[in-house]
Amino acid sequence: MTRHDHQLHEGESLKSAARDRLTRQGEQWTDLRAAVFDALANFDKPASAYDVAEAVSSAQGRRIAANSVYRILDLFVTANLARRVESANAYVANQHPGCLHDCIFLICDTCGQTVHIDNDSLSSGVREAAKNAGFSAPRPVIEVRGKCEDCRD
Amino acid sequence: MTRHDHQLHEGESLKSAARDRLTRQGEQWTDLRAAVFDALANFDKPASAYDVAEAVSSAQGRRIAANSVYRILDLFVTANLARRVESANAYVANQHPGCLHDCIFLICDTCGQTVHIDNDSLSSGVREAAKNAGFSAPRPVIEVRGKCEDCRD
DNA sequence: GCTCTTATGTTATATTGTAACTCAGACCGC
DNA sequence: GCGGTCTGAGTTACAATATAACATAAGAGC
Repeated sequence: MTRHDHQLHEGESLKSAARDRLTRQGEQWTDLRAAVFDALANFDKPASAYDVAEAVSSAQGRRIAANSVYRILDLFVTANLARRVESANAYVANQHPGCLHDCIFLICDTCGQTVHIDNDSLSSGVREAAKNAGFSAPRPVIEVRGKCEDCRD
Repeated sequence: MTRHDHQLHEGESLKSAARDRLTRQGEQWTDLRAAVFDALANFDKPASAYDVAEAVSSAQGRRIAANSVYRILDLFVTANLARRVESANAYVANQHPGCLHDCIFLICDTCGQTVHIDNDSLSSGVREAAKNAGFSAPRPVIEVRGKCEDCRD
């Protein structure tokens, strides 16, 4: 696994890094977007758009439709503030927005806990293989389903 | 990309290889299962369970519920007769049942066409990385979204 | 044939994801 | 200020994907 020499944010620090990143792209950091990011970052495992909608609704004391959450999550994924975990139909906050990594998710089939690793040699190998097959602008999706240490017998 | 020295089946040959494989595992090769496998193998791109249900329904001249199709597709995936493409919520027939490969799907975001490659060194690298992170019994999901040769500008 | 098990049918419902249209506020030019 | 335009968000409706619970049918083994 590749070392990480960049900043790994959390809490307020992560939030402001996310805000910076988004505004730097010419997008607005609205109350709702902040609330969605907050909610997402506070989950300790990948959350579905509906989970996020529920969390935001209760944090805001009013009903936020899944619809709005989807729009914002899509924006976040595009802006690299969040990632979609394809094999779980769920989203996670990116712990280091502003840093472009292909990342690898390890998802526990039992408890749903997900850890995220970066391994540039693996992901570039996958990109390379796609390129050799004639694929351009590839977005690697590398996820591994298994059992985490805690859920092993 | 790794060479393939094993049999690559198609048409009737594929069908009988699938039947062999399934029966060898003590499962029955029923009419409906054969019809589902046929339908799946005849799609030229990943098909959703509902697509398959529709194809089977029209082939059989009676309504087959998605439900039944899901059950059979799950069985096929377990038995290695088919694969699930996670990032597309879809399934493809395995062209060489009986041969256990982690495989890599390249999915064109424009036309949906999917090609499947095997690269044991990449996939075992991914397995290895998961193992190092404490994950056991890992099932790698390696998919790449991009644009195929035909859909490139 | 009878029984036990497995496969399928049926219905209902949960979960995930989009579409279409409206409304509100910010910003801009006049 | 006034009217136009743009972006974000609200609202409603619906489409697509997936599972659950229970009833019935079909096969395998005796």
